[in-house]
Amino acid sequence: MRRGGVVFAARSLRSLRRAGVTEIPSTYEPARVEAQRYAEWLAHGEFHAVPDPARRPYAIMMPLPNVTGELHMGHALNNSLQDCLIRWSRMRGYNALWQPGLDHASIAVHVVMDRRLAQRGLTRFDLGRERFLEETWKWKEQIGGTILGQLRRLGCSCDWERTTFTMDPGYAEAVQEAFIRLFRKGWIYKGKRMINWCPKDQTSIADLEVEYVETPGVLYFVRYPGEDGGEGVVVATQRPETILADVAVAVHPEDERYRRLVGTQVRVPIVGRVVPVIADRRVERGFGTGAVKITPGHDPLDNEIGADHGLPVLVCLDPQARINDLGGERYRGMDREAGRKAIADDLRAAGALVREEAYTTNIGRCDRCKTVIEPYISDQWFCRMQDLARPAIQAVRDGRVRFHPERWTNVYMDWMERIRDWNISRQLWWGHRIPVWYCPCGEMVAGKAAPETCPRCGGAALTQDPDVLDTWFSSALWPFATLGWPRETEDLRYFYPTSALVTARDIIFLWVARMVMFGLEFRGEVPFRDVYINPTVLNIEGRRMSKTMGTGMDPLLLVDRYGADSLRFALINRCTGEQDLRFSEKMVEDTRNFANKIWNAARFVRMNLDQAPAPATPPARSALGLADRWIVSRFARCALEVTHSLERFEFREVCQRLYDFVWSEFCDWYVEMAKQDLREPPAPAHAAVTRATLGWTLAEAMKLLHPIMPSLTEEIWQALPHEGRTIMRAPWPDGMERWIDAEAESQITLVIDVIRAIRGMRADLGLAPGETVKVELFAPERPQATLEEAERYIASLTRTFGLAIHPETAPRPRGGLSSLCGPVEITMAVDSREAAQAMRARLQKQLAAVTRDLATLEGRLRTAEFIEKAPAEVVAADRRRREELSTRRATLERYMGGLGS
RNA sequence: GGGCGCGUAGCUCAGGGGUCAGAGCGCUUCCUUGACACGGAAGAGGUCCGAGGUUCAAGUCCUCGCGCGCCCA
Repeated sequence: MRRGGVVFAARSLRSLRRAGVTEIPSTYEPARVEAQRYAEWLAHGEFHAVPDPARRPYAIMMPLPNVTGELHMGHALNNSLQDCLIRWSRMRGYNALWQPGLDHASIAVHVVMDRRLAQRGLTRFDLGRERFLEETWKWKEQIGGTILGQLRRLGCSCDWERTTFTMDPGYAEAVQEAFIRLFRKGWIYKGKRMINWCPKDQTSIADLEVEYVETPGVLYFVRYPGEDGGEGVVVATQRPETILADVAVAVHPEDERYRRLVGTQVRVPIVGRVVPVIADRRVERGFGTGAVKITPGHDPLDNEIGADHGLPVLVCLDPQARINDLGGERYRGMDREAGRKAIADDLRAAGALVREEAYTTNIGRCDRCKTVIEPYISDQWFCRMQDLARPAIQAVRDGRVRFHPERWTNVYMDWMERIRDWNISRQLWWGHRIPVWYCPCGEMVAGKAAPETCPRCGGAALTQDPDVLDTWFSSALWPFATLGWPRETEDLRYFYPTSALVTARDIIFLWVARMVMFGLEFRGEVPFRDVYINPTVLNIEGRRMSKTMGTGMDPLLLVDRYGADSLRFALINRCTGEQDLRFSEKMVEDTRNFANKIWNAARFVRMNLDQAPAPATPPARSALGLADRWIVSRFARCALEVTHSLERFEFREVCQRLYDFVWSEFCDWYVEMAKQDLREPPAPAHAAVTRATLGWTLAEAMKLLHPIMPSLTEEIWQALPHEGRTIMRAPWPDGMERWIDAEAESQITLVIDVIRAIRGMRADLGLAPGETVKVELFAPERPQATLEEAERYIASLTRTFGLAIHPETAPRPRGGLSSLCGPVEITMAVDSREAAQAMRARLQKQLAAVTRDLATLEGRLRTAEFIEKAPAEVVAADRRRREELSTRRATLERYMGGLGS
C-alpha cells in the first residue's frame, strides 16, 4: 500500500485510520470550495430557469444595481437574502427564477462621466450629445456593472443568461411602449411648472430625489419702504439675492400688525421695483417678522401664492444658477452665493438691512451630487399619478401585495394616498429619450420611431424631444419588461406575477410603489406577492456605512478572509424585525468558526462511515436507539421550525435554530453519545444504525442550511451518502412531523441534565478531567429506566466508573456527597474535608434559590384574589410546583445535615 | 409639525400577560481527551430607560416623560 511514496503496510490499523482522517484537512477552506462549487453549478446550468407548466413557478426580480455600482454591505445582505429564498424554493420543487440585471442610472452615470471629463478639462457640452453617448457606452462596456461579477463571489444563483440592462434594445422598446400608452391615455403631459433643478447636473429631478439637510444659514431682515413715503415693512428672507425677482410682499390676513398695509405698495430696495402688499393665509405669522417677500420664480410656495393673486413670474437666475440680466451690470453672472453676499452688502450699505440672525433650516440638495437644488420653472413632462395610485393602494389593502415586516405597509400607504404628479423628464443624455416628435407647425407626435411626415401639416422637419426619462420610469417596468413585455411571451405568462421582492426601505416609494402601479396598469396584475424590507446594515457604533465617511466595510474583503458562506450567515442571522442591523467583522469570524465546527463534525462522520450504504431515510424506527431517536426527533423539529420561519421571512430565527441544532444538539450531544455507541455498541448491529443516523441527520441538516451557506453544505453533502447530482436540487426536508418523538426528547433531556449535574459536582470538587469517581443515582421507576438505558452515555460523558442506578427507595450509601437533579438523586463517593466544603457551598446556593422561589409561590397561593381569579390550571400548576419545591427543599436540607458542619 | 421604530447581561440581540429573566460573543477557572483550541467542560454576570396606571399577575398591555435612530412635510 503506497501513497505519496510512503509505505503504510507496516502500520497498525489504528494509525491507518488516523492517516485516513488527516487526508481531510481539519480546517475548512472556503476559498477553494466556493470557487470550485460555483464553477460546477454554472457548468451544469443549475441557475437557469425556463417555463415548465408541470412545475410551479417562483420568481424574484433582483433590485437592479446601478451600472456604476460596486458591492457594498447593503448589496451583500440584500442579495444573500434573495439567494436564500431562491435556493430554498428550488429545493422545495419550485421552478425558481432569479432575474439579475443592471440599471443604466442616468444621473449616476452622468456624475461619473462628468468627473472623468473634468479631468480632461471638459464638460459634456464640449463633447456634444453624440460623442458623450459614445464615450459613455465605452465606459459602460469596460467598467460598468462590476457588481454582477461580485455577486458571483457571494454565491448568488442568479440566472445569468437572462441578465438584462435597462438600455438593451428590447427593454428600451418596452419603455417607449409604456410611455406611449400613458401619453395616449392622457396620463403623461407636458407643462411649464416649478420643479427641482440641479444647477450642476443641469437637469430637473423628482421630489423624492431631493435630500433635505439641516444647514445653518442667515436670516436677513430687509426693509421695503412704503411707496407713499411711509416706513413700509420689514421682511425676513434667507435668500436676499432673489429680491431681484420679487413681485410682492405678503402677510397673513389676520395679522393685526400689518392689516393697514395690505393693499398698499412698497418699493423693493436696491431694485426699485414697486410691488403690492398682499394678504394670504399661507403666510406663517411666526416666521421672521410675519411679512415675507414673494418671488414666484424661485420658491414653490411663492409660486402658488403668486398664481392665486395673478402676480407675474420673474426669474433672476439662469440654468447654472447665476444671476441673469435681471441683475443688471452690477450682479449679472454672479452665482447664487456670490450674489447673496453682494446684495446683502449693498442692502447693508443702503441701510435697508435691519438685522441679521443665525438661522438653521432644511436645505434641499441633489441626491446624487449634493448641489443645492434650485426651485426653477421649466418645461417638463409629468405623469399623472392619481389614477395609477388608486388600484395600487387597493392591491395592498386587499393583501395581494404584502409587506414584511408588516408595518412598512403604512409607509407605502401614507405616501400613495398623498401622491403628487411625477416629473419624469430629465435634461440629460444617457437614458431613454422621450419618444415624442415635434413639427414646426406645433404638432406633437408620440411613437417608437420618428414619423416620416407630420400627421397634421405633412411637413417632414420633425425633431425629437431632447430629454430623457427619469431612470425610475424604466425600472418601474422591471418585473415584466425583463420577461419580454410588451410581447406576450411564454416567460411573461409563466413567471409573472413574481413571488417575492427583497429590497431596502429607502426605495419603497421610488421603486416598489411604482412597480406596483405600472404592473397593475400594464399587466392588470401585481408584480409580486411579498415584499421583504431588509434592514439597513450599520457599523457597530450604529452609524450608516459610507465610503466617504470611512465607515464602510468591503464585503469582498470579508469573503476573502472568512468565505462567502460565513458572510451570508452572519448577515442573515442579524435580520430581525428591526429597521437596522449593527454589524462587525467579529460576527463573520464567529460564523467562520461555526462553519469550521460543521466541517469537523462532517469530518468525524465521514471517518466513521466507512462503506455504509446510502440511505434516503433514517434507518427503521424500530432499530433506533434512544440517542438516535432523540436526534432524529430534534432534527424533525428543527426542519419544521426553519421552514415555518422562512415562510414568514423570519431570517434570524432560521439561523439561530440551525446554529443551535448543529452545534448544541448534534455536535455537543448526539456525536458524543454516538462515539460511545461506535466504541462499544450495545448490540452488534447497533454501530451500523448509529453510522446511518449520523450520516442521514448531517446530510439532512446540510439541506436546511444550504440556502444560507450554499458551498459548505454542497461540499459536505457530496461527501456523505446522498441521492442526486447536487444539494441545490435535493428535496427540502418536508413533512417531518412523523419523526417527532416526544418520549425520546424528554428522556434525553433528563439524561443531559444528569450529566450536567454530575459534571457540575465534579467541577465543584476540583476533580481533574482524568480522575474517575464512583457515582450512584437514585430515581423513581420511569426515570430509573431511562437512566439505565442511557447508562453508557452518562458514564462516558462524566468519566464515571462503576455508575450504579438504584430505585429511589434503595438505601443511600454512608458518606459521600449528594446532589439533586429533578427527580434524580446523585451521590458521589468522595470523602474529604475540601470536597464537603465545596459541596456545602453548592447546596447552600441551591437551597437559597429553592427557598426564594418557594416564598414567592406561597405568597401568591395565599392571595385570595389569585385563587379566585386566575385560571384553574395556573393555580393547579403553582400548587404542584409548591409540592415539588418543598420536597426538594427537604432533600437539600437532609444533604446539608449529612455533611455535618 | 406628523409618522414609524428602538432603549433587556460588558457588546449584538431574542422574549409581546402566568418556570421568564434568555442566546451568541466577551469575561473567569480548568482541559492539547482520536471531529474540531476557529475546540471542550464548568462558572460569574441584568432595578428588563424612568414615573404612573390597568390586572389576581407586567420586560410583556396603557399613559406620560427621558434618550436614540429613520422617514414624510
